[in-house]
Amino acid sequence: MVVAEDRLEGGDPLDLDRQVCFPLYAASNMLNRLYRPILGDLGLTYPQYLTMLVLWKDAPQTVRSIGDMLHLDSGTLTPLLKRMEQSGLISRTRDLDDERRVLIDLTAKGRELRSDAEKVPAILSAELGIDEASIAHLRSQVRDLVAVLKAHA
Amino acid sequence: MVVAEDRLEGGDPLDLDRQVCFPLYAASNMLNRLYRPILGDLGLTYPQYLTMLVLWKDAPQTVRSIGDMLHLDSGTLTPLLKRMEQSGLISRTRDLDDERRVLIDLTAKGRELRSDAEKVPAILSAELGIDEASIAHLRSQVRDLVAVLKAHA
DNA sequence: ATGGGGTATATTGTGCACAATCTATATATG
DNA sequence: CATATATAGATTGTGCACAATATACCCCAT
Repeated sequence: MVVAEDRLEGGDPLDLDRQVCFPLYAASNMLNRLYRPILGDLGLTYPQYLTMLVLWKDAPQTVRSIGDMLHLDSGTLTPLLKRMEQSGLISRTRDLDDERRVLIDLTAKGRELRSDAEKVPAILSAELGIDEASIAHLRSQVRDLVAVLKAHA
Repeated sequence: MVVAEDRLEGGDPLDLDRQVCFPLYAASNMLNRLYRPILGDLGLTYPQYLTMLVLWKDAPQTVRSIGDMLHLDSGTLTPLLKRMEQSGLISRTRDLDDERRVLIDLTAKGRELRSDAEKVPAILSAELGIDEASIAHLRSQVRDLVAVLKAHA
């Protein structure tokens, strides 16, 4: 669907509706708001949920490898992981083979949380009522943008 | 472009690559990182830049109307606007007709900044090297999602 | 006019997100 | 072996983003 503002008809380049970045920024905030109550029931924030997704796929992992997956640095992850350690979902231990590294592993409680978390995507798509096809399409669009952005990082 | 993970072949629903929200979250962070040095030259952060876009289009405005445009609440905007007042770009004055309201207006310095800001979109698209057509396509995709999200806010 | 209900903004507290900087450790190179 | 260089995390400081709450104010119906 292409609306008037999308056409290159010499409008104001600073019009909010002509920015790519703004809808992306707004959508990211709105999704976060939508996730918040659902994840709150599990005792997680959205970045913490993403961290759990990474760990459920493969654990233990270093702080660095988690950051590579999520495109986050240690300044963000260190305090986040300490909070998750406090809430008993993960453990943080120095790697004895390379003492610069900290290994993040799941606790029993962290592993158990997975069965509850598996319901989250379904709850969300039900709440939004978007069909799976348009979700897949949007996802590949945004993923292409991420690929371009990654190249210019 | 549809890749393997997009097909509904019964994979793990918690796989990071199957989430819509994650690429969106990552793209939003990455765009913010990309904007930061460019806007830093103008003395702005990204949300402050968005606020200026709103004000350049129409000023003065209330905190509320700015928040409606950007989907942000007063808890976010109040301190942000105070910082912008400190840096001399805007003024904050109680509306005498309705003392609940605060009117945000541009200062001369704020209006002058516009000519520099007009270069920002060109700098950015040059830096990314994405053609205008795919940007327009992506924009309408994300905007559709925002419309859906807005309906469920 | 007055009291009740809704509105506009501010405040407080928590949790990201990132740049800049620091410390400790590992590894390569002479 | 010694030292230079690079790497892994942690720390500090700034600025969002939001929920929950507080405060002041407008307006309407009695």
